[in-house]
Amino acid sequence: MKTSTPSSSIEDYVKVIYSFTEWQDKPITSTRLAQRLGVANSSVSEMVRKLKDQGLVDHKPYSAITLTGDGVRLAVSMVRRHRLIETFLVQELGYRWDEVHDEAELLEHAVSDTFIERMAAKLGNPLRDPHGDPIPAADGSVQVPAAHRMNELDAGHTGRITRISDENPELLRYLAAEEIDLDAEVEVLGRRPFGGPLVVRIGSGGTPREFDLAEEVASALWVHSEDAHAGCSVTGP
Amino acid sequence: MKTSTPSSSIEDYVKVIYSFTEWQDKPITSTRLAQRLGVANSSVSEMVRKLKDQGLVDHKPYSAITLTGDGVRLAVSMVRRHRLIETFLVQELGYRWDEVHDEAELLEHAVSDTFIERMAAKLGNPLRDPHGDPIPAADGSVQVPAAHRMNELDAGHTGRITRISDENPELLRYLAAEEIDLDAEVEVLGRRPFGGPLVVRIGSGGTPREFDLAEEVASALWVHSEDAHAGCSVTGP
DNA sequence: CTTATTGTTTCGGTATGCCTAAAAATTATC
DNA sequence: GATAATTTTTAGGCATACCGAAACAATAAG
Ligand SMILES: [Mn+2]
Ligand SMILES: [Mn+2]
Ligand SMILES: [Mn+2]
Ligand SMILES: [Mn+2]
Repeated sequence: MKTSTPSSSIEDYVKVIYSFTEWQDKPITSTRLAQRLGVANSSVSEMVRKLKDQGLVDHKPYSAITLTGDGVRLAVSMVRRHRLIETFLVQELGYRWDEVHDEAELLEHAVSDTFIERMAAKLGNPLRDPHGDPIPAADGSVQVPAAHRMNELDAGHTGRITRISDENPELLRYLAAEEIDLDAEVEVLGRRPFGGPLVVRIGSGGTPREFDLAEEVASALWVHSEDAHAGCSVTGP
Repeated sequence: MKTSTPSSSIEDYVKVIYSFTEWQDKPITSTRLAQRLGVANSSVSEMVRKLKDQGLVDHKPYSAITLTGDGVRLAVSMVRRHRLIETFLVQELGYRWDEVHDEAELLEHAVSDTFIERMAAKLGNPLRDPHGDPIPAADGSVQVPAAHRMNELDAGHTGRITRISDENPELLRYLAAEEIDLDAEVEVLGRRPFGGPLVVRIGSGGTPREFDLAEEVASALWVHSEDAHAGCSVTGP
């Protein structure tokens, strides 16, 4: 069973399932999906059945939910839309990086393929969005940079910030105020005693400064280490 | 009874009611509204009741439908959205004027006020859209140029094209191919015998050329005459 | 003025997508 | 291995927005 054009709800479900496994690989469950989407568990159960009928997910009752090939294709195209729109809002309309997510969440369902491709062309086919998330190419291929959460790094580790989780707008505003941005050089100095905040040196542009980062902040920052062999994994098309 | 944020359907209903009386003043009936919206008459009856409950229209069963003050305000803001989006698509993303309507029809419901105002600023607060339709200001005031349909003009009349109906995309493509554009100077030469096509001289940019225009074409072109007293009517805020 | 014709509304029904509460399956604890 | 806790699904409902068919009003025609 398939539908000509998926509804915006279906697009969001598939996108959230995909995004969940993008920076880690625990498979997604009904409850987590419900949390991410802000709906009741029962709504997810019903919707997952519909997604299965349409061939977008594989699902056995009471187990995890995974995307089919068609599901991945749809999800990747939605992720491309979302991130291109975010980039466009920042670059062309002067949005701040903490303002773009909600707008993109709606626009991604409303614009045509033509709109997306003209926008991409105008932006010069960017490879990442304002938060460092990779923008899938039009053919569906994705380049995910190899990166680790800053809070998981040992003292002495150096690298560059390659991604900043866009889940919490307040955190983004805090980082902007502190001028912590993508591509800033980072050195992990250590931890305050008794599992205290992470101490790091960050030099974005000017002189490097030291920061005591709370766990929530450090875990939102993804660092790409600079050793020669750290590449990036390419998926698809 | 009122709703916090009107649904896209309600926005479209109100916008169509408003637009119907923008270039002429027959009041709109259920059937015509249904035709414009592409829905069944029965759907309009139900929806008009809802619009009335929300204080957006006045309506006595079996008679015409008119907007209340609130209805006009909502409609004008939707018209502003629609036309700014059309203008943006043409100016910033290289759309042709026959491609913008459908895209704007969806986007107008999806973008935020912030988006609209940043777009307007970037475009320099334009006063008309790619088809010459006036763009209401943010405060709700509208400047409608005084204009007449070309097919209603007598021989000898001169003026400039100030508006081109965007209802028929094919007609827009035809006009673009013939390089008939907004602001072109026009002189009505007369009619072919027995109620035949209208003969006009149009000079858009280069040398004036003569055209035999079918009724459908001539009635889609609105001409602003150049005599001193022709102004424009301002409505609102 | 009475009967057609046309326009409009009401009625019953469908498709989405969400909810709460109850039932069922799974997993954890004893 | 049996019971308790948690997760997931099912059941019954609600809101929105549409439809076709039937009922009802308002005109038009005879
Ligand atoms: Mn979305
Ligand atoms: Mn992002
Ligand atoms: Mn619309
Ligand atoms: Mn227009």
